[in-house]
Amino acid sequence: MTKAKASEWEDLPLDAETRVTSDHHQSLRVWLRMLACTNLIGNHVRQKLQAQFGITLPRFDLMAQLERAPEGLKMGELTRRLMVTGGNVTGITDMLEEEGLVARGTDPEDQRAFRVRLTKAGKQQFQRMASEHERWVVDLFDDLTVKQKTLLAELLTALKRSATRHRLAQSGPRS
Amino acid sequence: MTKAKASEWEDLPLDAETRVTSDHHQSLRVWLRMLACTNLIGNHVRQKLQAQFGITLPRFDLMAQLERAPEGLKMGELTRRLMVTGGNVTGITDMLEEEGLVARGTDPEDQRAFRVRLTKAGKQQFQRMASEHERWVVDLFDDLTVKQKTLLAELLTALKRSATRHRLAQSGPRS
DNA sequence: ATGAGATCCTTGACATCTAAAGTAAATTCA
DNA sequence: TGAATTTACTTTAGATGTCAAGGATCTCAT
Repeated sequence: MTKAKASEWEDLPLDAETRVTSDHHQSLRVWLRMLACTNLIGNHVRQKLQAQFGITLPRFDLMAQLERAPEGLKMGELTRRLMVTGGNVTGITDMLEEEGLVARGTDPEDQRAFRVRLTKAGKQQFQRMASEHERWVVDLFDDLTVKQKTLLAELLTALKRSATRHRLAQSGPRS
Repeated sequence: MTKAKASEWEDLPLDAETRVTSDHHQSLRVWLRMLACTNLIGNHVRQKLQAQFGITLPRFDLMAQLERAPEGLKMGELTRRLMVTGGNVTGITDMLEEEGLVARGTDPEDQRAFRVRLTKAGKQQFQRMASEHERWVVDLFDDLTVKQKTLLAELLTALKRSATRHRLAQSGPRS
């Protein structure tokens, strides 16, 4: 037994998806399989970020959004891009602001809104983390060929469009 | 403006993935796209479960695991299958036990372990939810053909294998 | 202008979630 | 055997997440 233990579950690939058998329908099976992949990769990245940079994944994600918006983003923009609720973005932004990595500035066109942007320290910290982060992801995808990844990206695009359309179709036409 | 608002972000498909442009590498792009899909579908299902059955997604997921294990599951099994930490499973099981939906029984072969199983009320409740849940997922995947879903499932299987292998390759060989 | 309604953000209550430390039972091995 | 280690689970502290309510500002039709 030379195996090391870095977390409580990572040493066994047995998960929800693995148990799904043929008595389930196709869409549900695909969904569970995707969820398993997402958890697998997300947990790995989260643990790496914590171990190597002492930062949490949500904070990294928020900084990643700001990094491509030099003029800053409004809280609402962050809410939409991170796909989390507004109260959550408020909390994470508070934390990052205390750490001096982001700053809230006033929006010249809307007194209600803030303009959140990376500070100089935030930019530096993110630069240090970004390439490592990408390397971890690349490594996890390593066994897939370029063609497979292209195909996967296309299918996910189709899935996103399908899911978005059905969500809007349900909540949209109301009155 | 006839658009209704059922949550803070669902009315705009703009998200993290949408912003990714060609200056990023392929694996990272695929990963962000998959994350967007997962969030989209997961949020939808969570809100539906809450609205129609007053239950949270983590509790539903735990019950779903137990439903296919009539003789019950140990806490550690649930931890692995749900891909969350043990402390989390303890908390969710506590809640479900208070609600009378699951029960902790002793494991005859191991005095440290529990055997968690659905109660009769838990089985009934889950039956009521399961088919609805599957229908929501099927609807979100509706625009994909059978062939597309098959292909997606295969690619995700390959991805899971790749990610698992790399995770083990990193944490495994440590003296 | 002005008031109703929409939008932007925060707050508060609560449910997850992780990571790490703690307890108790099982296993290993000298 | 019996001490050291491992395993199974819980507990704690802290971060993240939803949801709903509330305050401030903006929009727009009147």
